[in-house]
Amino acid sequence: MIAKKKINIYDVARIANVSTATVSRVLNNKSSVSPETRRKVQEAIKQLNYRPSAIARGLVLKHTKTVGILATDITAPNYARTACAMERELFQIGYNAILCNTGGSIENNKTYLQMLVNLGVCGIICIGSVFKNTLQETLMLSEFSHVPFVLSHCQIPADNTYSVVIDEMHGVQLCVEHLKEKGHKDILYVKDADTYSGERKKAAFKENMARLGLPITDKSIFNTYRSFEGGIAVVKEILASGARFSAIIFGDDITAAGGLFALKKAGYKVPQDVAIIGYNNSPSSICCDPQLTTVDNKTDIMGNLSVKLLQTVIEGKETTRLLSVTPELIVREST
Amino acid sequence: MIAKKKINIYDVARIANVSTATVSRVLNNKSSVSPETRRKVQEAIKQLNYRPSAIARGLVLKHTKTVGILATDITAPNYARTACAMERELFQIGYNAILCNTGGSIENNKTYLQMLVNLGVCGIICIGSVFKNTLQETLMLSEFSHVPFVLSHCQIPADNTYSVVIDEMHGVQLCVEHLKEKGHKDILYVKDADTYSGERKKAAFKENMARLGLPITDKSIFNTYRSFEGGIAVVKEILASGARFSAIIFGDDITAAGGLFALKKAGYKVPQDVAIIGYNNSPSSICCDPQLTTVDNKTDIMGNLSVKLLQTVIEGKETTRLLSVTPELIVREST
DNA sequence: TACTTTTATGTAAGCGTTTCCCTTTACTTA
DNA sequence: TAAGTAAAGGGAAACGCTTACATAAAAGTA
Repeated sequence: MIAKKKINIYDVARIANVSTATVSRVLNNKSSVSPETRRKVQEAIKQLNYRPSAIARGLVLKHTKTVGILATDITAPNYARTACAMERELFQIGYNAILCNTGGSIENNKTYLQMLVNLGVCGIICIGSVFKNTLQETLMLSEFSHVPFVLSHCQIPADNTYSVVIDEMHGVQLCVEHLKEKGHKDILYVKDADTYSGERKKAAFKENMARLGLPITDKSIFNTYRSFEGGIAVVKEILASGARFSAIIFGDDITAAGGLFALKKAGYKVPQDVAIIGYNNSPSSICCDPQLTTVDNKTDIMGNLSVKLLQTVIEGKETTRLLSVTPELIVREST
Repeated sequence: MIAKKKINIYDVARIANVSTATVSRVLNNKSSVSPETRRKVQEAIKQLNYRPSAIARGLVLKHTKTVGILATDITAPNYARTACAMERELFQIGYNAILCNTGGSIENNKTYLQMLVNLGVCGIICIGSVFKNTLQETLMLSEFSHVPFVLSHCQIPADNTYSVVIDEMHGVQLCVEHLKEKGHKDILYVKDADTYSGERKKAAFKENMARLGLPITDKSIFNTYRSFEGGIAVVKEILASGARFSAIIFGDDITAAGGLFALKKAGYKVPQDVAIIGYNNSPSSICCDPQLTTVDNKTDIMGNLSVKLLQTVIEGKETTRLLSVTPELIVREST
C-alpha cells in the first residue's frame, strides 16, 4: 500500500489558480464559468488525476447518487435478472446501485434497510417479498417511509407504497387456458413459495379454474418448497393422494423440473400422459426433456419499470402507485 | 414525503447534556466514559431514534465500512452464489457490500471501479475476469492499486495482486480421469468462454490428456459461446467435423445441456453412445435427462476465502498472494 | 455619461462525524 | 500534605465538498 495523499479540490484550485468554488462549478457543469477558466480547471484536474470524493459530496448534498436494491435471493435467476436490468437502467440515468442480498430474514432486512438509509441512498427498491410476514412488512417499511422506495415483484396492503408487479392473474390464466385448449380438465397446481406472488398465483389458479368451469377439489392444490427435491416430493405426494390429474402447473421451473423427473421415474410420459407447466422461464426450463412450457415474467421490463417508477417518486412527481406488467406464456414441449 | 429533520449528534448531545465528543465516544465504544454518562447518552439516542450518518463518518474516517464486489455477470449461477457467500461473510465481519454488475465491458468496469473508490470502499473484490484483455486488466488495476483488492475466479500476471481461484487443473483432471476409468479414449473439450478460467481449463485439458496418454488432435478442442444454443451449435460442428469421440467435456453446464439436446436429437444415446460432463454444478445440470455429471467449484468456499483474504490485505498483514480451492466431481447419469 | 444589469469569480459557512488536545476532578503515594 | 497520575469529558479543528452571498468587472441602456 503506497501511502498516496488523496488530492482534493483545494489542490486543483491551487494549480488552476482559481477558487474551490470555481472548480466545483466546472465539476458540476454549472453556468457562468468562462471558457478560458473552465479549460484551465479541466487541465488541472487531468494533470492531478483528481476525482471528487463522493462521500464529501454526499455529506453536503445529503445524498449520494445511489439507490439501494434489496433482494431476497439473488440466486434465483428471476430476481438476478431483474436486479441486473435495474442496475443497467440506474446506471443509465446516472445512479449507482447498491445491491443487497438479504436472504429474507427480518433482522437482516432491517439492518440492510438501515444501512442503506445511513449511506444516504436516494431511494430503495425491494425485489421480492422482503419480509415473510406482511404485517411486519408494512410496519417495517413505514419506519423508513421518508426515503422513496418501490416494491418489485411484490405488493403490500398499505397505501403509501409504490409497486410494480407481474400480473400473476394473467400468467396463470394463460396456463389454464392453454391447458384447457389442449383438452385437459383435471389440472393441479403446486404452490412452492410462501411469498406474495406464491399466494397470488394460487388464488389466480382457483379463480381461473372456476371461471372456465373446470373442476377444483381439495386435491387440486398441493404445497411444497421451491427446489428440485421439492418437486420430486410433491409429485410423490400427488401420486399417493390418488388425485385425478392430466396436467400440473408448478410455481417455478426448478420445482417443475423435479416434478418432471419424478413423473418420468414413475412411468408417466410427458406430455402424453400428463402435461407440465413451469414458471419464470429460467435457464433450467430449457434443459429439461421435454423442454418445459413456462411463463416468462419479463424481468427486464420489471426492472426498467421499477427504476422509472422510483425515479418519479424521487422527483416528487405524481404517479400511479401500481404498475402491472403482463407475462407471456412460452409454449414448449411439455404440454 | 414528510419533511423529517434528520437528527444529528448535536441533538443527542443536547438531550443527554454532554458534548458531541462524548456521544461519539459512546457510539464507538471508546473507553473513558462513565457508566452513568453512557447510560444517559444511550437513552437520548433511543429517545430520538438517532442513527449516525455513515456519510459524515466516512468523510472523517476516509472510508465507509463497505467493500465493493465487482461481478462480470451476476446472472451466472456460479457467480451469483459466490457473490452471495461473500456478502454473507462480509456482513458477518461488519462490512457492507456493494455489488456491481459490470457486464464485462471495459468502460463499465472502469466507471464502476472509480465509483467504488469515490464511495470510499475499504476494498474491492472482482468476481470473474473483469476485463476481457489481460493486459488491459493489469493496467487498469494498477491504476487503482492503492485500494486493497482481490481477484476471485481469476488471476492475472501481475505480482501486486491477490487472488483466490479454483484449481481448474484439478477439476479437469478429475473429469479426464473419470472418463478414462469409464473406458473412454476419444475425449473432446468444448471451450465456451474467453475468460481466465476458460483458458485455464483448456490448458488443463491438454495437459491431462497428454499425461494419461490419451490422444489429442486438432479435432480435440472446439470453441463456442456459453449458452444452450452455443451447445447445440458446437455439437453440430463436432458432428460435421468427423471427429472421433466417445465423450465430451463442456466448459459449463448450460452449454453441456445444449450439447446434450443436440446429441439426443441426432440419435445418440447418453451416456451409452457418448458421455458428457458439464461444469459448475448449476441448477440446470440436475434438470437434464440424463442428469449431468459436473464439477462443483465450491462457490461458498471461494466467497468466504476471498473475503478472508481481502480482510488480511486491508489489515495490512502479510499473506499468501494466491489461494487455490479444490473442486469436486459430481458424478451423475451422463457418464 | 451615469445608471442598471449581467457575468465571472471569490469568501466562507455549513454538512455530521471523529479525534486531538486541553482542563478539571479524583485518587495515589511518598 | 504536596506532587503526580489517571479518568472523564469538553472545545474545536478537520474531513472534502457545495453554495449563498458578496464583489468586481464588463456590458447594456437611456
